[in-house]
Amino acid sequence: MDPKYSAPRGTADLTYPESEKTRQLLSYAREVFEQYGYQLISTPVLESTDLFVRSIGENTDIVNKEMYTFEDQGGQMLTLRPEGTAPVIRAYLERGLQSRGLPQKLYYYGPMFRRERPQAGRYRQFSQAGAELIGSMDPMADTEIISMSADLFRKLKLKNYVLRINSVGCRECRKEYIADLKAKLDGMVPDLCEQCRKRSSGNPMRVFDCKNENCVTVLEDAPVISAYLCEHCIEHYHTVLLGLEILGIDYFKDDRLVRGLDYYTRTAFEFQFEGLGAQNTVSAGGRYDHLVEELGGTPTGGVGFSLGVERVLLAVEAEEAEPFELRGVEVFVAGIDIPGVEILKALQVIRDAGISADTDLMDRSLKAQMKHANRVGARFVVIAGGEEHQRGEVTLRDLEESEQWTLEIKEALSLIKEKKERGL
RNA sequence: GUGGACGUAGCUCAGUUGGUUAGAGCGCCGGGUUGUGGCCCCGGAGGCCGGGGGUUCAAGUCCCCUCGUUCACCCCA
Repeated sequence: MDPKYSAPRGTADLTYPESEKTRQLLSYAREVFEQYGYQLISTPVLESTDLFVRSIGENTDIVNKEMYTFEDQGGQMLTLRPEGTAPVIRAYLERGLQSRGLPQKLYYYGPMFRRERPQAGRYRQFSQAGAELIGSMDPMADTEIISMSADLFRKLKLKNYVLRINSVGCRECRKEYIADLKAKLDGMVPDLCEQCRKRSSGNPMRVFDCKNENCVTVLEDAPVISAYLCEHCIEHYHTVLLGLEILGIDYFKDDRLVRGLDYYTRTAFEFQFEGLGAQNTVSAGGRYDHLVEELGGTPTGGVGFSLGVERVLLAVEAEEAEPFELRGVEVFVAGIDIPGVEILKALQVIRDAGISADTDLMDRSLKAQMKHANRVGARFVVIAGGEEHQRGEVTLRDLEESEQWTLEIKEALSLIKEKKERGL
């Protein structure tokens, strides 16, 4: 098989049942967001390139090598959004949402794009659902943001995850830390991998992301941000953690957790799952107290997170959680020696009664129609035609229980409804 | 961008030291009941063996290139 056209690398076609699972996952996510009082915001898939350069950071991998950027016919530099926070903040500022009162609680979902080599749990086009809480400096806001992921995972019956959390400090306390870290790293240069040498000058905290065994060992001696946190940051962090404890959310304090985007301050967190392969972070986020300002607004704090839809689905698969309901049509109408218009009428009556109905459009034998009904997952078959039709009746067959009745269609409908209601 | 693995029917895969018309299971279509599914039986459709080049009397099988998939690194959801 060699199709003429294929989907671009790292993109996918979602077909049933994955398409349906995705839809249900998003509906669970929406439930959670709305329970917390968040409102949907929808922003363009395209943004001007410098929005991302400015917010994510010039020397991050996302900006350096992963963005789908192009110049349009009018000479504008545009980028397919690689993440969701910056666009939401841009919209917040552009639409003057602060005038509706603070905090603004917004959620979003949709496709994101990063040009990386695909692997398990990583695609060039992927979906994220996320939320932003803009305007609050309260540690309870951080806790709330974290708690939404935990709630969603509970709805999805997921258990095998760990919440890793850290405080990366504010501008003030980070200053001193970075200076010390840099000094320490300079002394370690011969022992570090090439990548870490680069990082130590550009973005020193990211050395803690290194998986190189040697670096990990050497870095055990490196200073850690927690020792440098200022009073305010410590108090904030403790209050966030206290909130998690009160909500019964287990966490693991990880001194070395660093996020890849430059805009994070104070709280940073990740939910990691088992059994997903190398890409095991399913949901992540943190506080960004300078981002609004950075993008041209007045100083305004914020917290947010986003979760990878495909990764959540992988986790559901790995845990065999089965939180989704996959069902077919309720009634299949099979016809024998009966004009198509009669079938149409029957279908309409059934559908008007609020019951989903399908029929054979392939001119098949009754046997083949029954087989098809079974395959599409129909619980009931209404057989229309033949002698019953002369008497104004149909045969209703319950495929699950293998019993059938001959009766008027109205009676058939009430029988179906009755069985549905009683959960039979 | 780097490295490994793999590319044979819609799907999962067999194809012996290269040897004549390329197979199985599942799925699909039809039949076994001139009006009845799921199990069983029978039949059928469906493959330029990813593409190109080379070695050979002979290539799905060996070599090279290329495209694609996949896993991992980097990084991230």
